[in-house]
Amino acid sequence: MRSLTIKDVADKAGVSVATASRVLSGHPSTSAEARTAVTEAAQELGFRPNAQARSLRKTTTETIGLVLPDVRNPFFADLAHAIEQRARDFKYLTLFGNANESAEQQDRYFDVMLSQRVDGLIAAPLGDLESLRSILDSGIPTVFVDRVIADTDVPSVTPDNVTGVQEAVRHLTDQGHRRIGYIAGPQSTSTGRERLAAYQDALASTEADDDADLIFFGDFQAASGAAGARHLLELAEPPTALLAADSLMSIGAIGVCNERGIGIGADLAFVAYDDIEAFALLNPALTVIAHDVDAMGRQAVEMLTQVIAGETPASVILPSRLIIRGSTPPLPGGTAL
Amino acid sequence: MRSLTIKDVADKAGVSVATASRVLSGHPSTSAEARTAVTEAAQELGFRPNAQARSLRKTTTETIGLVLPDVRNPFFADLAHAIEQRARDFKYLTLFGNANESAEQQDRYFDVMLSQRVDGLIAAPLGDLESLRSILDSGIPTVFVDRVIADTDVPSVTPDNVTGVQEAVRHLTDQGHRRIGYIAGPQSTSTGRERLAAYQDALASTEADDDADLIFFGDFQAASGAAGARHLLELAEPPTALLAADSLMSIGAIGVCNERGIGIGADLAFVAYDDIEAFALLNPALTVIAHDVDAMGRQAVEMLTQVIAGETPASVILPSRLIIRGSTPPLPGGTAL
DNA sequence: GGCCGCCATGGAATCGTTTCCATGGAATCG
DNA sequence: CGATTCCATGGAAACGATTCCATGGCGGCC
Repeated sequence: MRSLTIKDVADKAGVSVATASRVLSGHPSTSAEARTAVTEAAQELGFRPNAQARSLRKTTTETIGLVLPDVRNPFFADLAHAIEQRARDFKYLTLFGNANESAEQQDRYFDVMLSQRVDGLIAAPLGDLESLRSILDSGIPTVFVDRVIADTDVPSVTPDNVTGVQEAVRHLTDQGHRRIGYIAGPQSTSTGRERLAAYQDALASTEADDDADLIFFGDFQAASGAAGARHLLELAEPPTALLAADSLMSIGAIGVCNERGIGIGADLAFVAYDDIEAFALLNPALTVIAHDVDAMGRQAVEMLTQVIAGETPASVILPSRLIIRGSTPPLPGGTAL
Repeated sequence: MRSLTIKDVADKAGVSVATASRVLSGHPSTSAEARTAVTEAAQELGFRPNAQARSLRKTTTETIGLVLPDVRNPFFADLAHAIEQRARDFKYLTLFGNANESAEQQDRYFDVMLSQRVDGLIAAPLGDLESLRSILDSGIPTVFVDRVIADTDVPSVTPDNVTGVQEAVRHLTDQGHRRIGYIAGPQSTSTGRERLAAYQDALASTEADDDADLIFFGDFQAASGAAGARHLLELAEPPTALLAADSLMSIGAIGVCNERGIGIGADLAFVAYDDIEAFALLNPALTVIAHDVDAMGRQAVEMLTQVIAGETPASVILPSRLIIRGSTPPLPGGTAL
C-alpha cells in the first residue's frame, strides 16, 4: 500500500502539485475552482499530508516538547495538563516525555526531541549544567519549569520554595513542636536544595532543634518517603512533626504511619508539599504547602512562545502558601507559647 | 544560524555524504579510518541528525503515539508510565497525548500523530466507530487499551469489567447492604457500559434493591463523582453503600461525604474502582476493585509490536479483583445473614 | 598471472512537501 | 489603446537524510 501523496491529490483534481499544495496550506493566490477541486479530491482520497516532508521544508513543526520527571506524581500530571491545554491555544501540540527521575532517560528524550526538531522545549530538568550543555548549545528555545539548573540564563517559572516552607515551620513551632523532621528531596534538583535550605533557615530563627539527623534525604518517590518516615520515627528522640518535600514522599510516609498505628494529627503532625486532591480527603485532612500549578503551566507556555519569537522574558517566581488543615493541631502536651 | 547537516560532518571528516551517513547509521561496509574520522567530526560539531529527513527516506519514525483520556487520572498516569517503559525496551519513543475526555481533542491528536507518521498507536478511545473511521482506514497499526470501540477488529487489552464488580456487589450484600448506590461512568465508553451492566446483573441475582434511581451517571471526572454522591445521599431512601466506576469520581464522592460529616465505613460503605496509592492511606482504607496496570501497559506494547510486524494478536482481558479493606465493614444494624 | 568477487566509496536519485521563479492572461490605469 | 500591475499557475529547486548503482582497488584462487 504505497502511501498517498499530494501528487495523487493534484492528479485527481487536475492541477499541478504546486497548486494543490497552495490550496491545502491556505495560500491566498488560488482560484475558487482550484480550491474546490483540490479540497474535494483530498477529502475523497482521505489525504493526510506527511508532516515529515512538510517540516523538512518549512523549518517548523508546530510541536513543543515537554520533559517532566514523573507522570505519576500528581503535581507533574497536573502541570502537564496545564501546559498542554495552554499550548493548544497557540496551536502547538505537546509531545510529552516522562524522564522517570532518571538523567539518562531525560537526556534520551531531549536528544530525540531535538532530532524531531520540536519548536521549543519545556522541562523540569535534573542533573547539572554539563549534561545539559548539548541542549543549551543547540540553541533550541527552552523554558525551565518548577526546577532550574544553576548558572544558565534559561528563563524559568518556579515556585517560591522559601515562603511556604517558612510558614510551615513557623506554624509547627507555633503549635508547640520542637522536633520537626524533614524528608528532603534529592539535592541534585533545585527544588530539593531550596526547600531544604528554607527549612534549615526557618529552623535557625526559632528555638526548635536543628539536629542534622532530623533530616532524611529522599528522592521524590514514594518508597523514599516511607524509608524516611521509618528512619525518623526510630530516632532515639523522634520528631513530633514531619514535613515532606513532595507529594509522593508524603504518601509513602503516611503509609508507614498507618502501618504502625501512628495517628496523623493525633500522634504526629504532618505537612505535605503540593495540594493533591486526595490529601484533602484524608481524615484528618492534610496541611499542605500549595502552589498554583495551572498558573505555572500557563506561564511556562507563554514564556516559551516569547522565546520562540526571539524575546528574552524574565524568569518568574510564583507564590506558595500554607493551607492549614487538620493534620497539624496544637501539640497536646506541648510547651504552649 | 543555518542548521548543521550531515554534509558539514562529511566535509570536516573529508569523506562523502554517503560515507558519513553509513558510518552514522552503523552500516557495516565502512573502513576504520572513515569511522573514526566521521565519528570525531560529528562529535566535535555536535551533529544531531534531522529526524524528519531521516524518516522521510526510511518510512519508520521509531515513535509510537499514545492517546489517553486523562493524565490526571492516576490510573491513566500509571498506564502511561507502564507503556512508556515497555516501549523503551523496543526502542520506541512514546509521544503522549492527553485527550482530556474530549472526542475533539482526541481526534486532533490522532490526526497529528498520523501526520507525524508514528509507527503505531495505542489508545483508550472514546466516541464511536464513525468518528474513528479515518484512523482505522489509515491502516496504521493500532491497539486499544482499557477501552474499546464496538464492531472493530482492533486488538485490545482490557480489564475484566465484570468479575470485580460482581465480587464487590456480592461482598456488599454479604455485609448486609440492600441499597447499593452506583456512580456510573459515561455510557459512551466501553468501560462505563460494561461496569454498569455488571452492577445491574450482579444486583439481579441478589435480594438487594435494583431501583433505577440508585444509579447516577457521571463522566469519570471528580466533579461528577461529587454530584453523584450528593444526588444519591439525598434520595428519600438513600443507599447504605456506594460503588464508583473510577478513581476520580471516588475522590469527588468521598470529598462530599467528608464535607457532610458522613463517615466512610461507619455511616456509608464505599468501594472505589482502581487501586490508587492514596486510597490505601485513607482512614479507614478503601475497599477497591483493582487491576494490574503494569501488565496492561506491557501487554499493549507487546501487542502493538506484533501488529507492526504484521501479525494479528488476539485481544486479551486481564483479571480484576476485589481488595477488601476497612471501608466496607458489616452493616451495623443490617440484616445479617 | 589473470580473473573473479568483495568491499569501501562517491555521485545521484529518492522520500513528500513547500516555495522560488517564470509565464501568460486578465485587469487596471492613465 | 498600450503599458503596467496583479494573480493564478506549473516546473523545478530545495529541505536533509538514506540508499541504489557504478567504480576502482585489493586479495584470493585456480
